[in-house]
Amino acid sequence: MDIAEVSRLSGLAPSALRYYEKIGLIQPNGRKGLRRQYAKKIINKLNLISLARMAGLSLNEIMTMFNESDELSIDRYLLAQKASEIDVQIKRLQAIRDSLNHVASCPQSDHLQCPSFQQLMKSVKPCSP
Amino acid sequence: MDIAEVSRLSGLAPSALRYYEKIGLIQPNGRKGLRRQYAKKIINKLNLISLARMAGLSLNEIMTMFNESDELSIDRYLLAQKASEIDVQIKRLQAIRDSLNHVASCPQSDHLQCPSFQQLMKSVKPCSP
DNA sequence: TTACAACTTGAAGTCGGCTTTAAGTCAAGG
DNA sequence: CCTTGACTTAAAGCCGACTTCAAGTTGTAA
Repeated sequence: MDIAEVSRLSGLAPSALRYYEKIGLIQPNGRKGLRRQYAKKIINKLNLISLARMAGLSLNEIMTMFNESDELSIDRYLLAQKASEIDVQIKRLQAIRDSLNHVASCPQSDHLQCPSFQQLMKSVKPCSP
Repeated sequence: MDIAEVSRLSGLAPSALRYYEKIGLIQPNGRKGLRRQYAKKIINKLNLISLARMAGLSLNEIMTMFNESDELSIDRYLLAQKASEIDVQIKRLQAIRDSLNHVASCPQSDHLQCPSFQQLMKSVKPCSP
């Protein structure tokens, strides 16, 4: 497969694929002339990368997930830890959503003083953006 | 209150407060000499700003939430819409978390092919990072 | 009065994750 | 064989939200 095909199948721009290669995250199988040729299994790897990106992992973190043979050599503990971080994030988002709904429905301009709002803010504050 | 006090109470760096002022998001009450002096209610505004930031709103979006008197002049529809966007985000995060847990617990290297994983990936794909 | 910590400014720098640009190369169809 | 569109490169640019820097000013305690 050439880069356009990989781009189409993975949903990642060719420039992103070249970027991933530059930082050592992926490797083409070889070249035909100058052109990169990829094995099909790269798609799986890219899907996994996308998943990890969406989970909030940085590309550097993601690099530690694969060994030289492109197999997952995951620190499963790290992954489980990430999963629970996401759980925390979910709870924060729920609190934020509730706060937004409160602000949206409370007609007072001083709802900032409203006990329930204050409570929500507290549950949200601990982590910064 | 001077800027250090506001920083302490709001959890925002002085440089961030100056930045917010530069883009027109906040205003000090006045100056003592060169130094900014803030009214206490700025803390409420800053808390609200932090909340909105955590909810994923940009500073530009946040600016539209206040009128000239620093009162919330919210497009409540916009807020409710944001709240439901967050709901979507929560559902995505739940799917991502489930995917991570799957990857972390599935010992096969080809779990990428595993139907349940494929299913999770699908539910996660629609939105890009 | 003097020292000095804490403020002030505008401009430039940082971060990650790409995208864009400009200039060049080349595989493959006609 | 020639064209051409898809690739190639290195380097620069972009985004938002700040932070850092260098140089200057000033409120306040001693």
